[in-house]
Amino acid sequence: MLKISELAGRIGLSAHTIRFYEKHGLIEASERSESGYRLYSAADINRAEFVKTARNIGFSLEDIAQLLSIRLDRSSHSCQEVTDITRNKLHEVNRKMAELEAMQKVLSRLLDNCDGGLENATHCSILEVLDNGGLATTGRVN
Amino acid sequence: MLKISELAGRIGLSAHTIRFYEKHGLIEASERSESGYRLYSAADINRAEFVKTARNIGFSLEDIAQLLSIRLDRSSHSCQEVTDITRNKLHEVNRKMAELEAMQKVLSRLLDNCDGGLENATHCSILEVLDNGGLATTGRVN
DNA sequence: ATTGACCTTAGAGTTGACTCTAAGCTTATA
DNA sequence: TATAAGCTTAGAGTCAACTCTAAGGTCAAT
Repeated sequence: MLKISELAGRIGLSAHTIRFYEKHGLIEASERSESGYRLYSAADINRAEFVKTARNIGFSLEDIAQLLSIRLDRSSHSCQEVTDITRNKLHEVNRKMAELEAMQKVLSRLLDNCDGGLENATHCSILEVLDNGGLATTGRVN
Repeated sequence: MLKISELAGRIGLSAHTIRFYEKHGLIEASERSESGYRLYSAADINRAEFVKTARNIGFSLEDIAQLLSIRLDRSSHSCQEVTDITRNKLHEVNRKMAELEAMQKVLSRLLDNCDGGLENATHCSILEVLDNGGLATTGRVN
C-alpha cells in the first residue's frame, strides 16, 4: 500500500494532481489508514498508471473517465466504444494540426518576406500585411 | 463613424468581444456620442481590422498589443522587433505541431492494431496498451 | 406613448487541467 | 519533546480568450 506522495513519485504526478483526479473520479484509494491517509493498492496503482498513460497520449480527463468505465467492466462494453473514443480524439488532433499548419504557413511566409533588420519599422512588410487584411493570394498558390 | 455593432458586423466580431478587446487596450473608439455610445473612426476601423487579421493568423492578444504599439510609432521601433514576435510565434506553433504529431502517430497506431468490432472489450488491444504503459517500441521504429 | 432594438457599465461565468492556500492532524527523526 | 515533513479538507486562484448577465439609458418606428 502506497501513500499519496509515494504513488505520486511512482507515476510522475503531484499529490495535488492525484487528489484532483480523485475528485473527478479517475483515481481512487481503496483504503484509508486509521488516521485517514489514502492508501493505494496494486490495483489502484495500475489504474493510476492507466490514467497517466492515457493522459500522456493526449486523452482528456473526460475521455479517460469513459475509458476507465469500460476497463472496469470490459465484458459489457464493445471494442467499438474504445475505438470511437480513440477515433474522435484522432479527428480532433487532425483538426488542430490543420489549424496549426495554416498558421505555420502564414508565419513562415511573413518571415520570408521581411528582412527583420535593425532599421526602423516604417516599411516593415509584416506590419503591412497585417494592415492590409492578410497575405495577398496573388502569385503562386500552395 | 460606426457604432459598436456596425464595427462588429464589419470585422466579424461580436460587440462583446470588441469591448473586451478595448479593456485590453487593443481597440479603441476615438469618440463618443452625446449619449455615450462608442463611435469608431476610419483609423479606429483600420486598427480593429489589424487586430482581427493578427488574431486570425494566431497571434495572442499580448502579441497583438506589442504589434500595435510598434505600429503606432513605427519609426521608433525596428523591423527586428516585429520579426522576433513572429518568429517566437512560429516556434510556439512548431512545438505544438510536434506534440500533436506525436499524439497523431500513437492514436493511429492504436486504431491500426484494434479491429473496433462490436464484440466485447475483454481483449481490446487499445485498453491493453493503456494498461501496459503505452505502445511497446519493439519492432520497427518510425 | 409604447414597443423593441441597441447602447452603457461593472462584474460574473465558462472551459480544462491543474495549482495552490490555509488550517489543522499525524508521523518520523533528532 | 520539539521540529519538520507529510497528510487531511474545502475552497480559491491561474491561464487565455472570450461570453454572458443585470440593470438601466437611448433611439427609431408605430
